[in-house]
Amino acid sequence: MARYNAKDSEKRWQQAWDGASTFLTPTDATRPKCYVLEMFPYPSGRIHIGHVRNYTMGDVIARFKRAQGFNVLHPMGWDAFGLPAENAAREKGVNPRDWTYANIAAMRDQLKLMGLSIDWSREFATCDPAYYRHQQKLFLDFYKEGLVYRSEADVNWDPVDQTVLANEQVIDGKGWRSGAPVERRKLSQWFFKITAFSDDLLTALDTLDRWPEKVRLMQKNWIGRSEGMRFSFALSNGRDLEVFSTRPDTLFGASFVALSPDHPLTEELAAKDPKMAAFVAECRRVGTAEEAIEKAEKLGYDTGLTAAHPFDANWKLPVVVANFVLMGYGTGAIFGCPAHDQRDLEFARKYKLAVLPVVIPEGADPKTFEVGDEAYVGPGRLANSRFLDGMSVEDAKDEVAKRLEAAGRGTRTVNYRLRDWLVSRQRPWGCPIPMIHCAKCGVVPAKASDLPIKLPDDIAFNVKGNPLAAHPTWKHTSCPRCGGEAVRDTDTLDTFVDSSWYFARFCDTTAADPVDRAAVDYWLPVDQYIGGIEHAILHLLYARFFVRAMKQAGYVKLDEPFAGLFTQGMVCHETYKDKSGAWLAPDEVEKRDGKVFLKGSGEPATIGPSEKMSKSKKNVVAPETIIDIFGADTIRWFMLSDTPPERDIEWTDEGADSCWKFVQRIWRLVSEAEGLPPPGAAIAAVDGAALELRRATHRAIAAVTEDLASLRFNRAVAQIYAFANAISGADVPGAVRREALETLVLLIGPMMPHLAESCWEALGHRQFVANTSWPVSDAALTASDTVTIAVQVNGKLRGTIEVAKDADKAVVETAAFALDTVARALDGKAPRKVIVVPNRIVNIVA
RNA sequence: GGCCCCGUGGCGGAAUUGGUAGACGCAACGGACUUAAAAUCCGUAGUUCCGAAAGGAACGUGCCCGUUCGAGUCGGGCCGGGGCCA
Repeated sequence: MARYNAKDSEKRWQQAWDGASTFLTPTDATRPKCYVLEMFPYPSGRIHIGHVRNYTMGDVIARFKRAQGFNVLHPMGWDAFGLPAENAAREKGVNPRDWTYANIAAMRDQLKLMGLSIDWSREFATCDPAYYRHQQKLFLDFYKEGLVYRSEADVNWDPVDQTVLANEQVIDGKGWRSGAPVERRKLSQWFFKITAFSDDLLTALDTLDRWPEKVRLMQKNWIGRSEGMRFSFALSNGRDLEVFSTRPDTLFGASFVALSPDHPLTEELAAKDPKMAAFVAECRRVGTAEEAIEKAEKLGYDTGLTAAHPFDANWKLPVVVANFVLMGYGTGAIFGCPAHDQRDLEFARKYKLAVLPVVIPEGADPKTFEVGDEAYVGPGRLANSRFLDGMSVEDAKDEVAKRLEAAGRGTRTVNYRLRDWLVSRQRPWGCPIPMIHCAKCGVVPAKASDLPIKLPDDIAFNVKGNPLAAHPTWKHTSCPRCGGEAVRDTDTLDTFVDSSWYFARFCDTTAADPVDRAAVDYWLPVDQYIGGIEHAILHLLYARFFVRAMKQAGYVKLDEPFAGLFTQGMVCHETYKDKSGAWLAPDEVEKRDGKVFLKGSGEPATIGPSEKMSKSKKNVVAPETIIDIFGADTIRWFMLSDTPPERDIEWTDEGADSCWKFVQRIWRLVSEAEGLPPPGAAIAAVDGAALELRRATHRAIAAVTEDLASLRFNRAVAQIYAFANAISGADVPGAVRREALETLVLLIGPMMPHLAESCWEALGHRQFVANTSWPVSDAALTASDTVTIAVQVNGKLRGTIEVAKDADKAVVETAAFALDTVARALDGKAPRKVIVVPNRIVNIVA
């Protein structure tokens, strides 16, 4: 029999599935539904191996669920707006749309080579006006619902290129193209009011029991709920200053009051004090990243004002501007208690302010307890705090809150770290924001009937500033309210918006509204979502927000978009360098005796650690090359083998070879089988080797089914290897062999679909494996009537016994004591105790 | 610094959730087939020690301690690696 020709076979089956519309989404009302979705790709131009791993897993689940009788929705699309297209446009002079669609076409071809069970009729790109028109409608609806507002916010401004930069375009505080120092500028921008759902986004995490614990924890930390108080200090200039604190209990340890450099009061004071203005400017140079602010030296500027302690009008605290106080958190002003907050402590030490401990840990003496370089943030009893002395931290918080509330100086509040989502981007390749600026009427929403507001086809990229704003005609329009001259908002939406609801659009890509109500009611939530951990926070949080906003706007009735989430690991590869330290690609080196050499020249090279495949380190393997050599089934099998799916997997040539060998082995096993009865032949009662093979068959069904259902692909693969070994080793012909081979083929079906079809055909079937039901194991065959029981003496294994399943305790004990090894281990001593765990183990304690 | 996750053969990893540690795969070694190689097939294999061999013994899941008849699995404390938040 000829070797399996993956190339011919895969092409043939892909065409056959296509021709029969096999993977169009079925809507058989008698079946349950299953929505399987992988995070859709950015059309960079080529599929990388991380995509292959992601889509292989999704495809296995989709095919498995199909075979189990579900209506499966398994779509694919393109997250198609974004910076790379703009860069290509600027550098190569191409139209970003043309560039993007050419990439999509190339990547679609590559994906199709993988033989994925995708319903391609539902494909769309987020840069299609047919998609983003609905996104514009959602924006208008959210606006109506009060979930969209306009506010001033800082942006990174490149003074040379006269353009707003994305955070990732700021490198070491400088514009990535111009190299000019980036400035912070205030612009009026659009926000989504995600904080309206802070509490719900947090508490609903508990309902997501099919999400990784890690992701839920990350989201929880990101939302960052903390309970505290807002209260005010009376300032020496006659005004009140409101601060936020999570530690009102430490109020008697206060040494200073600090304002954010961005606080309105700071700005007011700086207007009259050039030195303060200079200090504020210095603070802003650090950038907006919290981490940078945290690591920077704590600096302050004395305003000359004082603040009266809320519980002692004669106690005056200095008011300073401090670089570590964030405007976005709380009120942008704090009171500093150095003994119990690390940042306050560093600040106090620098400026020689008092450090008075007011919370004393259990067992320490309030008279002698001191704080050194580390603030004390643990529990304890209050001291040096007048009426709070002796209280626990919790009681003291309560007491302070009660008194401040009674005095009308403060309120208890819950504060969240989560901020509203700034969605305006001053970028030309994105979804236009459907708002219009009229000199008379102000900011006016576009009419729904005018959607989509399409991007112009002729965007000039080599201009200063935002190309959309610079376009000669695009922004000019008439006011939807008064009909007078007006201009469009020239900002576009953050591309995270595009990916926040695409899963809902897939339910019906032809709907006249953003979503079809019946379709989303049926298909959502996504039953299994798969993607990288890098989206653990933003993308998933934004999608969760969108579902809530869409629910409020009346589009959906569900609470959460993704019932099941799986985050897969990365694909890694060894790294190589030549003697000058330059990176070498895997195909530039050859291995001999565990050492690597430059291919051709024989010059030695060094092997570095295995790292995530990346262009910069050149440790990449092109999926299309692997598919060309071995076929898609081999690369799919590799992606599922050995390593648990959530962990990083290492690509090795040896591993790929062994997968290829297994493809051939299965083909041989099936195609060389002789004397099989025709399909559907009945199996007579059997015993001996034939019965053993039947048992192996049904145990394999049970094990693989369970492993696939719980996404333990590596275990399913191991089970299949073991089963293939059992078939090879069994000299059993006839109907029992047919049953075993057919089972093997059906079990590999979701993982190696092309090979499975070829084998199925070779076994005489006319129907696709893709249309064949998943096998069901026979419980009578998975259970065996004898069991092997381990026998221990004093916890150490001394032998095993073979007894009938559920055998009598006495029978088991007798068999255990009959073992020579047991007698030897006992060495004449009488057993004190015998523990018998049915069907498992006997432990004799002597 | 806080919180979380992970440490098992030469390697990737299994282990019925407290019950025979090392399944399955890679690499390795021995053999068969072959003029030879590739491919394929059969076999060996945690470590150390005893034995000519059959076989046997001790040790063994990062380290220490504990709970238990029994611990890779549970608890406490270290060490190392990674992640998130600071």
